[in-house]
Amino acid sequence: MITNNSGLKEVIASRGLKPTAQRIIILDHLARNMKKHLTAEQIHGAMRKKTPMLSLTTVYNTLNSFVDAGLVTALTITGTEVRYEYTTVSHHHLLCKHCGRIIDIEIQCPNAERKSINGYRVDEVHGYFKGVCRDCMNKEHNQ
Amino acid sequence: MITNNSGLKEVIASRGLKPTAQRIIILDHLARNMKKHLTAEQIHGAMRKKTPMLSLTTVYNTLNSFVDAGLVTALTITGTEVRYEYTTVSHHHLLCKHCGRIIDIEIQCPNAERKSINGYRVDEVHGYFKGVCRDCMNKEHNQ
DNA sequence: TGCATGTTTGGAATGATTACAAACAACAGC
DNA sequence: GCTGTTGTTTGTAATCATTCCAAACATGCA
Ligand SMILES: [Mn+2]
Ligand SMILES: [Mn+2]
Ligand SMILES: [Zn+2]
Ligand SMILES: [Zn+2]
Repeated sequence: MITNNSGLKEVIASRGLKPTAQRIIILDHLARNMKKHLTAEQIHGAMRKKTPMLSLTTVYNTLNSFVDAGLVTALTITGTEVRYEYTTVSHHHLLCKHCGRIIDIEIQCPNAERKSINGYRVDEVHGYFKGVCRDCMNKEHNQ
Repeated sequence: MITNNSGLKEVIASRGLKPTAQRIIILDHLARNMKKHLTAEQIHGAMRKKTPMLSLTTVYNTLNSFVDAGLVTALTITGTEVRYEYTTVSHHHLLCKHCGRIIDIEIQCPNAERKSINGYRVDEVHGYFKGVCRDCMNKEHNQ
């Protein structure tokens, strides 16, 4: 498990944000969990061990800054809380109605790269499915 | 403007729900606004004129029942509140970041009808874009 | 050293939604 | 017509994610 913090500071600065200690550790945590889709609360909770003084408000501030700067994507799939991930490459997701996880879906989509539709300007493309993941289907089956 | 309430009572009953007065007027309102995507608050506000005693809680209860019964679709696009529409035919949307409207997008999508993906069971397909609608682009242009 | 600017912090406020318990309505059996 | 049962409606209180706010901090620069 190699700590690859190098570059995070530069990544943050490159978007015109000050690379503060808080922003670095939050982006580091997101970078170490690239395939997960974390809530602000989860990020704050994971941080409490190493940095107990980090406030939840700062986590929210930081995530909002990252999203505005185009570093992080915010997903509003569940309707109850925002999930964040360290990428801005558009891709699809599946929300499992059993375990609540959000899972990346590798799928071709002819609309994923569109910049306009019917004369509307398109800035973001979001595609997701709601259903049941494989793990949960197996659990159901074996019970 | 013809009042076409006929059938709503039957539609509600056909899903195993009692066709109460409240449920009928709420579904009627949704049916009259087929292309809009309303919040519970908007529905409640529109109702206040004719039915001032209808409670916001009942609007929520009713909408949740309709969604569970497969009569109504809930959209969690903005992240701040749920939008409801009287259809369950899967289609795409555009959220205008200027005026906040959600607009139906007629577009072909090869994934819109999928029932499974990578071994996952798929129950719902959601696709939407964030951008700027034509009205708002014109306003920007003319200012 | 002192100032200006941007960031962090905790606590209070906000706002959408749900929980809850009491009042109601519809209906079947007596 | 009463009575019990069941599901619905209602108002109020509670919940929970997120934002607001003002004070404390940090950083870099005159
Ligand atoms: Mn993802
Ligand atoms: Mn629609
Ligand atoms: Zn699952
Ligand atoms: Zn618009």
